[in-house]
Formats: sequence, structure tokens, C-alpha cells
Amino acid sequence: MTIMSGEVAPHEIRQRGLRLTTQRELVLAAVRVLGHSTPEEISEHVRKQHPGINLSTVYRNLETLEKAGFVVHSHLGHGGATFHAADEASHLHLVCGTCGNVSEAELTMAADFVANLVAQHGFQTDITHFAIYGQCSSCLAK
Amino acid sequence: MTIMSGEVAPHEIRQRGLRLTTQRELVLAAVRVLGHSTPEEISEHVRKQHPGINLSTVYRNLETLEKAGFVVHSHLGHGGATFHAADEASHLHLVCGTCGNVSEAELTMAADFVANLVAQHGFQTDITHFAIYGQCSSCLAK
DNA sequence: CAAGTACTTGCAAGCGTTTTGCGATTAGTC
DNA sequence: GACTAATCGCAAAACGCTTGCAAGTACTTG
Repeated sequence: MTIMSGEVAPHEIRQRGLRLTTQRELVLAAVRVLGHSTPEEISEHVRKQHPGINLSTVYRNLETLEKAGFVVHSHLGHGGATFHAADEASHLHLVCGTCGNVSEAELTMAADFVANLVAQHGFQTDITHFAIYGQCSSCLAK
Repeated sequence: MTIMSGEVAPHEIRQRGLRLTTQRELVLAAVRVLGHSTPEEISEHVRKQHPGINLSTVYRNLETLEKAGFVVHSHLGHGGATFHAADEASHLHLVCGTCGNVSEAELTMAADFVANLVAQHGFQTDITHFAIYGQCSSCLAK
């Protein structure tokens, strides 16, 4: 098995006090394989191996897995949340309000900004959680 | 009438090519009075003067008023959008993921960050559109 | 100022997403 | 193997917002 399979070691789930179920294992594996993905996409992916899984089970497992620190969610656009593995290298999400495109930027771009907020407001920012909204270069050019 | 009433001059609506209706006038006035507010809150406020207004009318007017440049919306939390007057002094919104509190910060805090994104990605940011997510100082202290 | 037209409204229904109540099932424990 | 609490699937509901439609109204025009 390659890393891309999103392999889940059974004991890592139990180690954090969660029960190991087929559904939970597959939801975590799907998040790891898919990267940023919506609950809907995750459930579609899981259904390839476990056709019967219910969407509400996906939601409940995502919530449980997030509490246990396996996954995190962020808000990229105006729609729903997307989930990704907690240990996945994170980045900023630049959402273009005109064309809807989502591009990525290095976290270092925001380092000073984040430091400012800590220094002046005592606020510890997770800059990846919400999208950065604006206009992309190609839409600005029009 | 004081400024706090959110007074709407009839001709300012017509000047931008919109028809003047009681509902439209009251929706704009409500946004000006309430500051950041959800469509639901806006409709409740309007109903004090015009009980019959329908929520869909509020949504449609917010959309129209936004296109005409009277109001803008932003995404502060995980729920729906909030609206405020377009000419209201804008600021960053710091949303605490633990206590849910929303505080404000100066736009200047993000000036370098915004400049970076333009310089390196050609991306013109509206940093006020989505909330800045993290943990506030009092929640961090716990 | 009366008539026409395009815009706006209220209502009801619909839509996509997320949550919840509940009884049945199952994982982990003794 | 039996017990108990967690988890599951299902159905319904909640939520936030949108849309189709017929009736009503603001502005224009003659």
C-alpha cells in the first residue's frame, strides 16, 4: 500500500479513545486520500468500498475525527466546509469572487500578519480556516 | 432624526437607478442601523415598522442593494452571511473558535499581507470578506 | 393625469446541506 | 458468551437561501 491510499492503521484510531468501525476507518482514509473534500465527496469515495454508508454517519464521523485531532475543516467558499487531514501541510486559500477559482499560497506570506495579531490583540490566528477573498490576477486583467 | 436611525434619503436610492419602495428603504435603513446583521435580523428589525415584509423580499433587496453599492456582505462565522453598509468603516473580524466571540482589528494590521499577495500572486484581497479565525486571548489564557 | 410596462412583492414550494431522534446493531470489556 | 455504551442506518426535520408565479405598484409616456 502506498501513502496515497490514505492507509489507516487500526490502532491509531483506538489509541485516541475511539472505537474502530469500518465506517470510521474508511472516512479517515478518504479524507487522507482526497485532500480538501466535502462530506458529500467523502461519502461518495467511501461508498466505493462500503456502499451502504449513510451521509449522516459521514458527518458524525468527521465531527468525531475532528475532535480527536485526525482531521480539520476549513471554509473555502460560500458553500459548505471542506475537510482535510490534520497533519497535511497547510496553505492559504485564495478564493476569487469573480471566477470562483481557488488557488493556494504559502503560509509564510501571512507570517507577519499573524504575528501582528498575536502581539497587538493576543489573538492566535489559524489563517487557513477561512478563505482569503478577492480577485485573481486574470479576472483583474479583464 | 439622528444618524443612528439609519436614515435613508429617498433620492439616493433612485439616483442609482433603483425603484423606491417602502421595503427597500427600510431594508437599507435597517442595515445602516444594525451594522453587521443577518438577513433574519434585518427582517425582524424591518417588521417593527412594516410587519408584513417577507424574508424573500429582504434577500432580494439585499442582493439589489449590494449590486447598487449600498451594502456589502461578509462571512463572519460558520453560519450565513452578514450585511453592513458599504460606507461603514471596515475592519478585520477576529472570530474565536472557542467562545465564538467576534472582535475587530484595524485594516492596517493586514496591509503588508495584502501587499504581499498582490506582489507575489497578483491577487487583490478583500481581507474583510471572510473572518479571521483563531483563539482569542481570554480563551488562550484558560 | 390616465394608461402602460417593467419592476417588486408576498406566498408557497423547493433545494442543498447539515442535524437529530430513534430503534437496531456492534465494538470493546468482563 | 454476555453486557453496556458507542455507533449505525433511516427518516424526518432544521436551516439558510432561492425560485416560480400571480397580484400589486413605481415610474414613464403620451
